[in-house]
Amino acid sequence: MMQESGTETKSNGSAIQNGASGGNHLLECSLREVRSNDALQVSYLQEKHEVFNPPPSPKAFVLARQRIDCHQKLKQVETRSPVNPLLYSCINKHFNFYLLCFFQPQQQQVATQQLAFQQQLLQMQQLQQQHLLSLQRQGLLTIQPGQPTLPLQPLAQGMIPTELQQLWKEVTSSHTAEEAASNNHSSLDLSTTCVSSSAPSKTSLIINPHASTNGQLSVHTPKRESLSHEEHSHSHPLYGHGVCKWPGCEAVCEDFQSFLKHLNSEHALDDRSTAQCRVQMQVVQQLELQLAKDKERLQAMMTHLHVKSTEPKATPQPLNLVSSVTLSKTASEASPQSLPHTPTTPTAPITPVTQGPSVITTTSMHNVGPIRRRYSDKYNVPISSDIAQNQEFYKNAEVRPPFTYASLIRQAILESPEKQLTLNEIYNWFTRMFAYFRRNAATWKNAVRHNLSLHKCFVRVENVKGAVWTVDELEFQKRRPQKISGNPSLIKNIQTSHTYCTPLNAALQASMAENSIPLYTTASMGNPTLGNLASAMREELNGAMEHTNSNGSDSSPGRSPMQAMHPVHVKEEPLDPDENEGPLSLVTTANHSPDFDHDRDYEDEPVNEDIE
DNA sequence: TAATCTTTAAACAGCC
DNA sequence: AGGCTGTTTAAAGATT
Repeated sequence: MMQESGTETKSNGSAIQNGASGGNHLLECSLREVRSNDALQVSYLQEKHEVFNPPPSPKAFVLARQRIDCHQKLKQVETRSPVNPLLYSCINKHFNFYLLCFFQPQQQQVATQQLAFQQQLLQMQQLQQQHLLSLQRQGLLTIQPGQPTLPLQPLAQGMIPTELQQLWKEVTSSHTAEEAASNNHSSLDLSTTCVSSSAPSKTSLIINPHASTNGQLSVHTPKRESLSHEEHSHSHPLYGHGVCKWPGCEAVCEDFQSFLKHLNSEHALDDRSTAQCRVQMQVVQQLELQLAKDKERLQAMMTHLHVKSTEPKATPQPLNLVSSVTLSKTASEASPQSLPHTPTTPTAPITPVTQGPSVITTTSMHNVGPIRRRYSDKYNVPISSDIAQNQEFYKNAEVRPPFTYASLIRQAILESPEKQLTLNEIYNWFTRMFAYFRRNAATWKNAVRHNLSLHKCFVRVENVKGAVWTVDELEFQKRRPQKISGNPSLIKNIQTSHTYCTPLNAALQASMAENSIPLYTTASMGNPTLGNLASAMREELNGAMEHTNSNGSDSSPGRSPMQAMHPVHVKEEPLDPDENEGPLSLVTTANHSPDFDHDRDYEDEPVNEDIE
């Protein structure tokens, strides 16, 4: 959406070559605001420029410079987010206000034309943003980290236009042109003031660094002035770093004494100060409103998660991904509807959208449930898909993978080129793939050995160098029925969840943009981002869907990457040996010793184990 | 509630 | 002797 302003200016050079009058400065500045390459818009602007061609005047020039400064500051903001239409609206209203205050009628005409021009620009930008917003909501456009975000929040939760209009009616009605003409404040910083009255929070904080650093959200009161200088010099909210912090002032005051003089003389109790106070009050009000909303949202989230995750045991460290069964399920259920809206009913159940997608959610990062719970068995989550998609996460975060030792061992073996690993190589795979297994080695290594010996599906093969372990896929499949393939309701649920994923992704991102949550990268955090989580959720569900729908297709994308990479070693076998059906079953044949150890008595072992 | 599965811990044996 | 590998048993918790 956003284009470099330099190229815009260059491309429109012919349109602004008429000189350096104030009007042309304005136009050039305005042209820069157009963030589209649309030739129609360019020609439109050129046409407008020729129509206007306003005569220069000193005051108009001053005004123009102010607006240019204002726009330049806006551009700094736009590097993070596109121009907020509300902001422009606010600027224009300020513009009207100061027009009335400081300029004669014939001078106002010039600026009024510029205002109309600004409004045209504003309309175009609003259309652009609406279009982008529409695309985003349809899932056709995804905002990437580092990409400027749409200014959804200021529009949605900031001061609504009617409120602003009412406010500025009050403000402007208290001023007459005569009063303003006698008031020598033409150097007032429009940018600071106008932003202060626009949508609160980050926008105003960015544009007015003084206000942000000092928390300038207070109003001037005579009572404060009566305090001692000592108190003031350290704490007066309107004075800091030798500068008057009155919104839009920034006058340099060498000491606190001169600041007080300045305060009494320049910001005395008059209509202008009163109006600015009202604006500031609105800002504070909006910020408080926003804070209250976010607090409520946070409370609802915490309440929701607490209720859903009240398990008898909770281990804070290390994180246990198996607990994400419950948590990710609840999060997934809540997300599609609760995220875009204020969660007034956080615990209201929604259609179960997942059957255990391997989604690592933020809830699972902060809420740890019971130690041992696996979803690979009952939810038929493809382990290879999960590991592949959350590989970075598993490698960096000490979370227990939600799969049994048997499944992990099998995965390790199947990932190897020869489909066989020594015990030590299995160990290495565990530690390489999972940060969780880089501690308590004695425990889990013992478990690995125990599983290798216990499960019939793991076959020890004597090698020249020693012994290696292979997987008897047939035995492995025996251990677990393919419940999902024959369960229409299960498939339906997954499909339902799949449809939620796109809006969920958008909702997550919108939520992040809305709350100014920075997009941490996996590399920097070692944990997946919310966006990645949403993406992972979608991919996981895609994988589940593909897996569900594949049912034996050799080219099924639901197959594990490893399986896809080694078609020679993989052949399709009936899922259930007893029924000679079940196309999901895959049997490895590479380097498989024919002498399976069938001595171990597992024949009566119930059929229940992880597969893909 | 019972059966089953998984994990954890531990003992033990064989080998290097 | 000590470490590694492999087997087996038992108990507890989780799951079905």
